[in-house]
Amino acid sequence: MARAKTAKAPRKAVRQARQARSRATVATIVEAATRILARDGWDSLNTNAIAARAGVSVGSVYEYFPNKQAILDVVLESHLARGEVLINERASQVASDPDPLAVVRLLVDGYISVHRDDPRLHRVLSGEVPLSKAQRQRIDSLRSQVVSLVTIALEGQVPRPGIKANLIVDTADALAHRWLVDEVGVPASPDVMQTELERMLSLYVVS
Amino acid sequence: MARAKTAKAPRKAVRQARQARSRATVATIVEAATRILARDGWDSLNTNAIAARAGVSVGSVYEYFPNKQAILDVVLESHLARGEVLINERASQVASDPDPLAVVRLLVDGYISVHRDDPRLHRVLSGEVPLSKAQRQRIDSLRSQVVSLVTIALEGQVPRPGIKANLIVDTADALAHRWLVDEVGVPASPDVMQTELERMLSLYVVS
DNA sequence: GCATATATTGAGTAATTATTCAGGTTTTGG
DNA sequence: CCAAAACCTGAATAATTACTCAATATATGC
Repeated sequence: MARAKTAKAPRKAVRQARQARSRATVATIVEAATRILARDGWDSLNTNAIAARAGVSVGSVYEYFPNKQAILDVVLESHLARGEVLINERASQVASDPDPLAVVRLLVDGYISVHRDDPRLHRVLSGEVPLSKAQRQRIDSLRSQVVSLVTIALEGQVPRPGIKANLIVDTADALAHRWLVDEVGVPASPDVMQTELERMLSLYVVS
Repeated sequence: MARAKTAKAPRKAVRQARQARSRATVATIVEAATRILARDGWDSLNTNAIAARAGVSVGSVYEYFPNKQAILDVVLESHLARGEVLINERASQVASDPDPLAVVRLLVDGYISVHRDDPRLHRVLSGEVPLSKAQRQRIDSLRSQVVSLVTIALEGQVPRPGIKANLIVDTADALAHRWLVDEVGVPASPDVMQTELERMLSLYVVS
C-alpha cells in the first residue's frame, strides 16, 4: 500500500457521487460489502472482493471511499440506523402504555426484533470487526437512549427505576443476542425462552 | 515414481520438544501470542510478531507448530482450562450447600471471576478470533457442564429447574461479560450491580 | 571426543491485498 | 455537436505476512 506523501492529512480527494449512475454504484458497493461481511466475516472482507461482488472495478470503490474503513463505517451506520427505527417503534408504544409489565414485554420483543434482523451481519459487526472509539460510542449512546426511555417509564411506579432499567435492558439485549446471534444451543424454543425471560424481568421490576 | 498422494493431511513434521531448552521456547511462543492477542487483538497476531516478541526466530515457531492456527489452539485451550478450574471450585461448594440462593450467589460470583481473569484476552478470544467448529463445541460443552450442575442443585427445590438453570446461567455469563469485558459503561459500581443481579436471579429461581 | 539427535537461525518465497494512476467511456450543459 | 465534468477501468505498485529451507549451533549418550 502506498503511503501518503505528506505527514499531515493530505485530504484525499474522493469524488462526491452526483449522477444517478454513480449513486447506484455507491449503493451497490455498500451492499456488496454488507453481504460479504454477513456471509464470510471480517477476515474475508477485502476491497478487491467488494469490487468484484459489486460488479465494478476497484478503482470505482476508491472513487467514492477514501479507504476500506470508510466502507465499513457506512455499513455499520446503516445497520445501527435500522436498529434505531425498531427501538423508536417500541418507544412510542411505551409512551401510550406505561405499565411496568408492558414495558418489559416491549423491551424483550424489541431486542429480539433487533437481533432477528440479519443476525449474521449483527454477529460480525458486534464481534469480529474492530470498531473505532467513535463507533463504540455511537452504539453506547443507542443503549443509553433505551435505558432513559425505560427509566422514565418505570419512574414513580417501582422502587429504584434507574438501576432496574439498566439491568433489564442489558439482560434483554444480552440474551436476545445469545439466542439469535451466537450459534449456541438454545435450551427450549425461542418462544418459550422469551416468555421465561419476560417472567424473570417482570418479577424483578415490580420487586 | 510418484508418491501416493495422501488425500488428507500431508502430516507436516513438527518436532516434539524434548529438551528443557525447547520446551521453554514453546512456552515462550505461546506466552508471546497470548500477550499480543490481549494487547493488540486478532488483527495484529502474525507469526513474525509472535517470534519477535518471543525473542526467537520464525523458524523456531514452525519447528513446534504446524501453522498459526495451532498456536491459537493452545492459547484458547489454556484459557478455557483456567476457566474450568474456577468453575470446578464453585461446583464443589454447591455440592456442600444446595440452597437455591447459595447456588445463585456462587454462579454469579463464578462468572465474574472467570471474566476478571484477563478480560482483554477473553474479549479477543470470545469475539474477534474466528473459532473452529471444534472450538465452539468445546466452549458450548463447558456451558452445558455448568447448566447440568445448576439443574441438579435446583432439582426438587424449585419448579422447572432445567429451564431456570439455563436462563440464569446465560444471564450471569452474559452480564458478567458485559460489565467486565466489553468496555460499555457500567451503570453503578460492579459490586452494586452484582448484588442486584443476584436479587433478580434469586427472585426468579424460587418463583 | 565424537557421532548423532535436537534446536535455532533468518533471509527468501509466494500469496494476498490496500491503494494508485494513466487512460478510457459516458453524461451534461450550453 | 462539443468540451468539460463525471464516471469507470484494471494492471501495476507496495506492503504485509504465512511458511520454507539450508546452514549453523548446542546438547546427549556412548
